[in-house]
Amino acid sequence: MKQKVTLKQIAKELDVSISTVSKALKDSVEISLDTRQKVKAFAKLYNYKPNNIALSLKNRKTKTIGVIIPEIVHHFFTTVIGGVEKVANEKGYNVIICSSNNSFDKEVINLEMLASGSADGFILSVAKETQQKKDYHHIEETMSQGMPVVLFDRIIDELVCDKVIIDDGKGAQTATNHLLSLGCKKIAIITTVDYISVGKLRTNGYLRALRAYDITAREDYILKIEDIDNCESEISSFLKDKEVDAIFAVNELFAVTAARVLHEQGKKVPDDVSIVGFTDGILSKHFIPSLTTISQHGEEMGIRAAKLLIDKLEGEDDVPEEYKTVIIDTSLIQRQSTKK
Amino acid sequence: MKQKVTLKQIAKELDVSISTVSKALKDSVEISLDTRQKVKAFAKLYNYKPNNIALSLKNRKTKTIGVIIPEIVHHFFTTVIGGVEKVANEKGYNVIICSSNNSFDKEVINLEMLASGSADGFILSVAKETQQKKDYHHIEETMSQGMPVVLFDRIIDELVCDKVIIDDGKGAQTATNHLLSLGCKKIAIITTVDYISVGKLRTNGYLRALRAYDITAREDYILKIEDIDNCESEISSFLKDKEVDAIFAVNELFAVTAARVLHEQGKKVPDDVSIVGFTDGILSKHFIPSLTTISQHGEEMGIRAAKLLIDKLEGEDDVPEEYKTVIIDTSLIQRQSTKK
DNA sequence: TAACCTTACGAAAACGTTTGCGTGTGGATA
DNA sequence: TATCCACACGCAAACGTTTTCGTAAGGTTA
Repeated sequence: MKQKVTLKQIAKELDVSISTVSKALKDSVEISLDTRQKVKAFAKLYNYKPNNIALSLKNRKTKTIGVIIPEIVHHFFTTVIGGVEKVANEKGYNVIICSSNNSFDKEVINLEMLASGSADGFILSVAKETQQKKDYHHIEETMSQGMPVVLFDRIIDELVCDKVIIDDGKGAQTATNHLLSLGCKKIAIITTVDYISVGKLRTNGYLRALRAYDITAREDYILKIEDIDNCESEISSFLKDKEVDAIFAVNELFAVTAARVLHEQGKKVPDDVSIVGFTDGILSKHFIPSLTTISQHGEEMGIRAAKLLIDKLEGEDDVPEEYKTVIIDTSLIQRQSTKK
Repeated sequence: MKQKVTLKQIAKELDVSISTVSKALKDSVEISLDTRQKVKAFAKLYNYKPNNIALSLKNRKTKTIGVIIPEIVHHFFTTVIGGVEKVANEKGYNVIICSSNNSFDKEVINLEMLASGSADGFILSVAKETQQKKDYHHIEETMSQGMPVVLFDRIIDELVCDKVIIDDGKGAQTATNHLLSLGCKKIAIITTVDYISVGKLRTNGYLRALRAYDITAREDYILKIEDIDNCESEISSFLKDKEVDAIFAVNELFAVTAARVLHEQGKKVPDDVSIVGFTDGILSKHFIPSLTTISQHGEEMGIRAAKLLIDKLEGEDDVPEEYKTVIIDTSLIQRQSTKK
């Protein structure tokens, strides 16, 4: 088991100084051609690779981006990561991914861990618990220490930093409008509780769309789900004997669960009830019927977020701080769950 | 913007030496109670956090685990990561995740990057391209430098290291047996090309199960798919006018695509054709009908892999090398896509 | 031959820690 | 008063780099 070879070892072996080796490897003119070649040959032979840790310490930057997301087993977030990785790799950055598991404490721990030397900046979507507690001191602190943060999707309005979001309200409005334009009149919404920012925004979009069509929203057409894992029973009783002709679900799971419930209740999608979901994931694409949905373009979000972050990271320190909020356009993907 | 505070700054501010500060923060008896309290108060005030990079350099270990997977947008792999994170966090390890995107080159780059100081050991599932090329020098090199590697799922038999796998053959056999026990006689398999190790193993399991039932396998009941993204057309023509009464698909995507194709061809699942898939992902659970499938217990795999790795990492250096292969039991999850 | 200039290399500091050991100060002991 | 011993702290090395600056050797010039 040969250990990793260091400059020091090469120097000793070749009977020159460490600095000579370092310079030779960098093709410095300070070093004679002869020595340079000798050193490089030796380094190659022993497969020398500079130690990243030492470089990070010296340069005071790590060339890594920290990504913290609420859930790792989640299609949308992984597509975002895909986008981040794409540009990070192009620009020579490494990506560290941590999941907060929607726990405030774990988010804090992860952020502090990465902030103490492991990453130069962060791309993050906050945990559910954090949105509930409204405690953002860890993020503020990270920023105040000079580490740029880009928030995406589940953002925090109060925080002054770069953000990448979709227009959730507009997306929901588009979805609802689509249903309205198909002639649906009794449109229910299955959404989350209000403290989830994106849920609330989508609910508002739904309401706006109805208003624009002069339809009064009905309280009993709105279902706010707290416990996502047990949504099926809630949706089932919600839909029981209800004469809706369309459902707008703010995420994929709610959409397919609604479809399943309708199926069990003997109703056909889209003939009896049309469904529009949110997020273009695996489920929407492969479900039968495939689901009409609003695509959030996760990869694009990741790309934009990474670009914003790297710009900040590589920008001059003396330019005045300026923060952008990028809004990614959503798009309606029409499939089989809404009738033509 | 207050920069990160270091021992040096605290020392200067308090007019003591760096070592005094360091020791005081560690509650060393060498330092007077008075000084200790003063230092700790100051450190707390300025929110001092030791710099991980410096610690890594000094201790020559990073307390991070590198995970390299073929695809990040993939339910099974993310569940494995979930498991890894679970035990890593318990044991105070950080997790760095990189995806190779199934590219050999990117796998090499990522591994070398992480190996040069960013991680102490690796958990990895090799890229498709790597399996094809059979070039494992990067992994061998990493191990020869003293960094432990745990392979999972898509492993490499030739490599001597810890491994965590499922018994793909046995799982496939179980799946096929289930179909046979339901009375199915004409069982097709939709699988991958042979160089994907798990695909081949599952195909073999299917063949074994048939043999045990004295059923001769038919070439025209075996579909090997090369281009996963366009599997629908292949499956469609494969199933066209074929009188099968059951399908065993080696992954979720093939299973639901088969279901979709059958649906379009006017056949009912499970009444006309039963389907068993492999991997218990989102799709299987929520599809209508929900899919009977073989669960790989991804999280459990991640847990075991992480434990193996951390054992190696924290074990004595002088114990003789000994490598384990953990085989996770698969289980059959019966749902609606196979008739009772 | 003295002064100077290249050439080719080495010494050392710096990044932020930890830790073994050396040492000055003061009080207690003889 | 001389000796000794805790006590409380500082020094310096080490981890692996990069880079600035210093310098010895040898050659060139006047």
